[in-house]
Amino acid sequence: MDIDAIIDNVYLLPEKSRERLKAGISEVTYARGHFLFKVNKISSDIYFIKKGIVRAYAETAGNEVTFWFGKEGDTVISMKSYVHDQKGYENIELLEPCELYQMKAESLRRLFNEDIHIANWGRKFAEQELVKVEERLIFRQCRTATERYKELMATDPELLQRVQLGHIASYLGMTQVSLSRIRAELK
Amino acid sequence: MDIDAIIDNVYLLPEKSRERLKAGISEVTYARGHFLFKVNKISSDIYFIKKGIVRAYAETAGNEVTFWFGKEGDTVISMKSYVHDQKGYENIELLEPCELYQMKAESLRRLFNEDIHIANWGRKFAEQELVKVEERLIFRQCRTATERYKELMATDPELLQRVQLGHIASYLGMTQVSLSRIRAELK
DNA sequence: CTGCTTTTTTATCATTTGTAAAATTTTTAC
DNA sequence: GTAAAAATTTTACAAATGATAAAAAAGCAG
Repeated sequence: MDIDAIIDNVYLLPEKSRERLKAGISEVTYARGHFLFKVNKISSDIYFIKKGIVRAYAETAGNEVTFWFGKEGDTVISMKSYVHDQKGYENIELLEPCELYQMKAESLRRLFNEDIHIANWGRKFAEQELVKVEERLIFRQCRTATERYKELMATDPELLQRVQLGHIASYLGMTQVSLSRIRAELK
Repeated sequence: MDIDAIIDNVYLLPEKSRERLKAGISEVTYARGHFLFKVNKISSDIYFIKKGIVRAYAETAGNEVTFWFGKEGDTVISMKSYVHDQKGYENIELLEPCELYQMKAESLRRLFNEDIHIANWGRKFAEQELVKVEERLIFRQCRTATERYKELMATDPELLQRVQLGHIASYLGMTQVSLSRIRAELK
């Protein structure tokens, strides 16, 4: 997915503002297994995924909680770093070799203060992510494990093809054994 | 909590911008039990809580999921209405008589397009909420019911005093019976 | 205070989900 | 192609949580 489409997908920018935003962006490529963010590091850079898929996970008491997947067109940030300039709680790992657009936090901050359209673009981005996470929190609570898996099959079958089931299970809030059990029952 | 403190708590606005924002705000009072938002209605208005406490809940298959509490200093919106101008998924109900600052969605939208400081204030607001919800989603998954209750006791004991336990249980992602059991064990 | 309503607790039982370990399948590296 | 590693499934058992019903406690109106 190309950078113009990604930017405009968040919020339609005037030509001039889009060019200013793009001026701070460079392309990078990393291998599968590379980490864009590591827990407890501060890094407010921002990435847009041109090609590939990544996962964000937190580490807790011996096991990992995958709480987000990003793929073509998605924006990758370490939320707490980006927002509060504090140590992040997430690791973000490439699950496939990826082509990314990279932007330095500083460039973006400067643009937020200089260009009202870009400020509103940043606002829209955060707002849209907020709705997604809130819906996920609610959905998680009012559906059984089986319903959650079925929902994912219906809405994002591609994810099931591209990501290993251990990560999917964690994302759906269950153990890999549970997911395996559910899949066996649905056969 | 007064309106200047609430506004500045999100993001420090220059004097002139704060006055513009405040110009669109009026004070309202509602009784306990009043609904600020009803599910499936579009209402992008925004409220700030001067005094009182409210809860946001979604209705699903016969039972309610409380997913947010707001109290003094907090901002109340129907997220999906506010962001996408679509029907919201939440009911927001006053749990105490409340004094609120109210702002019409239209005034705010106009200001976002006219004043870069207010646009960044709106951005900061969404970003901060985003971090909170994301942390809650992760926390929910990696702690047991007992740990979640203990955490709430430690971080927000006041909430336990002001809100009935049925709502707290739902907020913590368990049934009221479960919460009662946990409380009995901790005695 | 008294009776009524709402909230919280307690008890029992059923179900779901987790843990651990082994078996199987798939992927990777040489 | 084969061996080694990684991922997935299966099994058995244990623990946590949910559903339901009923009792107890707390809150409220007259």
